[in-house]
Amino acid sequence: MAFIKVSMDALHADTTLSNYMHHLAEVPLLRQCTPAQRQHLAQHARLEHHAKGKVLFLSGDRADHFFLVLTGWVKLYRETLDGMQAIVDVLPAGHLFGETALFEENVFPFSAEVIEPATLLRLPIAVLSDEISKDPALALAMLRVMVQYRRQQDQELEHTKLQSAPQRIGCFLLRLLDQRNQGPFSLNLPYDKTLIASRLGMQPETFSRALTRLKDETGIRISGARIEGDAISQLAIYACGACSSTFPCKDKAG
Amino acid sequence: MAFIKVSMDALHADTTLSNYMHHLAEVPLLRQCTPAQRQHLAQHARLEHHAKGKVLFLSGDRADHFFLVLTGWVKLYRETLDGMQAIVDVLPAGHLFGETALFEENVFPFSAEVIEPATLLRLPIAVLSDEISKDPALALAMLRVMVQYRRQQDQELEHTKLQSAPQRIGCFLLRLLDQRNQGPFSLNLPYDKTLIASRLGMQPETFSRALTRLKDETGIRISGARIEGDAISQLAIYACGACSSTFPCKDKAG
DNA sequence: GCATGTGATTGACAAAAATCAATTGGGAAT
DNA sequence: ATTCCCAATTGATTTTTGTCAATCACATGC
Repeated sequence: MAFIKVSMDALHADTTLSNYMHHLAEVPLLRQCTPAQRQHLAQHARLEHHAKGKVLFLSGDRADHFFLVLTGWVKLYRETLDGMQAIVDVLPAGHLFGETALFEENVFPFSAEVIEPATLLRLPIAVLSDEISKDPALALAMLRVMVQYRRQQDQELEHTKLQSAPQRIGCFLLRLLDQRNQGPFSLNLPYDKTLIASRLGMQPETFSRALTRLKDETGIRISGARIEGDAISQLAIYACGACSSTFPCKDKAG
Repeated sequence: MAFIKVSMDALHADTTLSNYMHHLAEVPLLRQCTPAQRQHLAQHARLEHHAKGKVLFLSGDRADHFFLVLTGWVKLYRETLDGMQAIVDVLPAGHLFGETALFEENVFPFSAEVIEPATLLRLPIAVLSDEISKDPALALAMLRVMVQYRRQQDQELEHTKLQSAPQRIGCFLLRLLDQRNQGPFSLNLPYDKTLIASRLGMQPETFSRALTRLKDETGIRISGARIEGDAISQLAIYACGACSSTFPCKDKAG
């Protein structure tokens, strides 16, 4: 069974890269680049497909490259001395990771693992470094992304301090939805419940029970990874009271 | 009684500003500026003294200025719909705040209040904005500060998820100390216990009991706001096991 | 079809923290 | 000194979450 995974890990031919060029324009950080800059970055990019479970790098590894998620999901995590795992972030398509190593002695400050089959773009950090110091506009774009990320972290910290477990799940679901829609909704949890639990800072058992309680209190319907409801406001009323942001909030899951 | 506080709020003459010029060189963000740039910033700066309790601005206020803490402590916080308060950060001397409004539609994303009598430097955001777009090196310096801040946030998120209440207090104390020293230590809590509790995401009662437990388990001595112990390692062994950073860690309190 | 492994759920219990209530203690104002 | 106020502590209790163990559900390979 292992050899099947190995074949998934193989690099595809670079000829498929052009299929993904347009993705570069959709990444917040790179949107502000000129087409020429993007072209330059793309010349040094490598496209990779990875199966679930693939460890991309470990905390402390030398960081020569950073990554861009094109499809699938990747988790960033750190491990404590007594063996616990802290999820730093869970990234969907369009997100960048590993780029902060630029400013941290070229060492990754966390480990990264593919959690749903993923297509990644791997780019040399040196190229980004070059472009940034050449172009102040890119540096400003990067600053903007950092500030936004920082705000999201603030928010998350607030959530773990002030929201109950069912509220945190409700908030998580809301961020998976387009909150501008008012009516009925339906979604699939994007990755394992165990991992969502860990992401939200709770045990799988607590997650399971909290989800049941969220169902009872808001009237949403659950079957496996599928979740449906009649109105987004059901969730918002329940979850957003313990949050300092106003609904609809702009944060995305995560 | 009110008029006494009012007198504390008064602006001092700008002539005292030169006394604080050397502080500018000690702020991570500004250290990388040229002396000329710092001089330019300083020309637009105003020095302010504020008493405990002074609210500097509220979340959503228009942000024309940012601040630099020269002495004292300032807390940044947000309030939820159901009336709870989330501490975003607590800042000692040398820290900058409000500068991220630069990238967020010039509105403060949190409120700020002086919690220990403070000397502040107030600077127009426009000046910083100018300098940054003129000088890529300053943008890079700011990026560096942002990345560092982001790391600290990651850390804090991890702590609230994985550490027990007594461990979080132990970690907090460690970050108040110079961890390079090995021997006996002694410190005063820098602000109210109630606020430290809130900062660490727990109730005042929990803080009080957790501090007692920390004392019992590590042998530190407590009288009021004064805390002493025979070896920093007492604390490190107890608190740092549930953390992914290695001791001594570089993070400072906050 | 069946065995197998993993993720998910459920129950019983323990631990941690929040909550409610009462009291203590120390500084500031008078 | 005395009063007042507020931070801090302590006790009793409830709520929440974690832990341990058993079971269930479901996809996969054989």
